[in-house]
Amino acid sequence: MTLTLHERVEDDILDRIQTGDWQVGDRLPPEKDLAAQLGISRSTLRLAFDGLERKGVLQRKKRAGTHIISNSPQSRFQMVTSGLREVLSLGRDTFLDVSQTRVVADGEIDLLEGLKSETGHWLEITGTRKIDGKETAFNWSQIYVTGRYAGIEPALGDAFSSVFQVIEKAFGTSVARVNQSVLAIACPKEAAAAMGLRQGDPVLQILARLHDADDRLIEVSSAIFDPARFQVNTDVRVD
Amino acid sequence: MTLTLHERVEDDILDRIQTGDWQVGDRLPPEKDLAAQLGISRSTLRLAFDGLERKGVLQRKKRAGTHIISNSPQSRFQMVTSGLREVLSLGRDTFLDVSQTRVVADGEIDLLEGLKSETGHWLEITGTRKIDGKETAFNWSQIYVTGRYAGIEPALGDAFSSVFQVIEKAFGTSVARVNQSVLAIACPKEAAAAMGLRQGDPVLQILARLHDADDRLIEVSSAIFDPARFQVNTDVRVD
DNA sequence: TTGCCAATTAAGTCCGTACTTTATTTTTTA
DNA sequence: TAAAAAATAAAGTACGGACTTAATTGGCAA
Repeated sequence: MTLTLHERVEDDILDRIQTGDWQVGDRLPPEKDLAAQLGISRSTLRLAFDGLERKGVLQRKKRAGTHIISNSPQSRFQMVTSGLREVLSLGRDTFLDVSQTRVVADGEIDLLEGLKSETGHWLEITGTRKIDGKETAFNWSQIYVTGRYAGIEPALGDAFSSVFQVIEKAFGTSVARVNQSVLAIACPKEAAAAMGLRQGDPVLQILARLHDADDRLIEVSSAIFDPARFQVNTDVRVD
Repeated sequence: MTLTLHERVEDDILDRIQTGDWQVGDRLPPEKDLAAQLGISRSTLRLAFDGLERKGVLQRKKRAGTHIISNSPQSRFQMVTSGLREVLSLGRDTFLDVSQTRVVADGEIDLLEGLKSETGHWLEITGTRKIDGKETAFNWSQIYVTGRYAGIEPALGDAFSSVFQVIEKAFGTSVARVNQSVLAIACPKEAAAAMGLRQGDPVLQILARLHDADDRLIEVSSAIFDPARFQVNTDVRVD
């Protein structure tokens, strides 16, 4: 259990932060200087910084320096998935059948409460998903795309499995962050009709917000699932 | 968008794997040799290996070498949480009120179908969770602890927020992997009574399995939540 | 055979140096 | 005064060498 030098340095730095010697928000001395102060090589200090950056304690930027952004190291939890589709709980071979698209304005839709599109309007896409071959849908979705990406509408005629993939293909924008909530609700009328359920049956609702690398909203979606044929499964490992 | 050397090396190695030049399962040449072959320094090769290891393509072990474990790099998704409590969707200040404990045998409980405890039996813990101050519970849980940890029973008298924390404290075992499923179900009778709901109301059920560092099962739990007062929220970032 | 011990090998750690990239900051120019 | 250009500083990339650690392999003894 003896720690390596860079691990001890990591602990040392963390200790100085937790004792208040260094404060959250502070900039650390330049790597060169700090390494000299600590009597270690810059490479070793960088290994320690790597660790603290992974744990969400430090943030590094060229020229701007290394800043303390938290005093509590987070043991990181990693989702074990093979991609965004799995994060969004989409099967491998499902396709979205679009039944309707229309343009809506800011404030018109409850789900978009408090959100603003740069253009003031959103493209609403309504559709269902079926398991390959089966007749009845297991999912009914409404997706709202910000005005910036409304140009994808013509591409929605082709087969595709998710709207963000169409956006990714057309604009080259990739998803960098996903926030999603899973709720149990009584099935609304329209979704019940599309999935062969009765209104009021318990169903899963997944609300998702997809953001790009600059944390700008790409799309907001509400997906309703037949619980008999669908469940959200996550596998998480401590880093 | 010009790539750095170690990124190009990363792509190069991945390419060789994907073209079948190197196969999944193969051992790569020693770092020293491969670096010489590629005409780069060992440090640079190690940076490339770091990347491929993070993406789940390579696995390194001292003395045993570097092995190819996958041909498809996974962009990794990281849950943005501050700890296991959040992964398990537990609030910060909730406590489990234990209403009953008993010992059950392998095969006796549907939820444990196909699972085996080393001792052949499990400790069943049934309880509810309340939001600080409120009267009615928002959660009704059943937790099954493997025989190995059944010794925690006396400690369940004290206030605690989750069973795994009691185990962690008593045995020093920490959770390394969590697998959980979220379902929408019609509320069962016993849970409905505990939470002030009606039988059949839509509720969220979270099934979780906690494993230790050796991937041995620690506990299995089923938690039922009142959807009006609870939803699962996850924030995920691409690594 | 079986079990232990020693040798070996391949990854891990650490050092020091040099050059590159990229945000800032400062200076110059219009 | 504002925009553009130059200087600068700090992290990023890359090299190469030396030593450490820990699995595995192989040899030797019981």
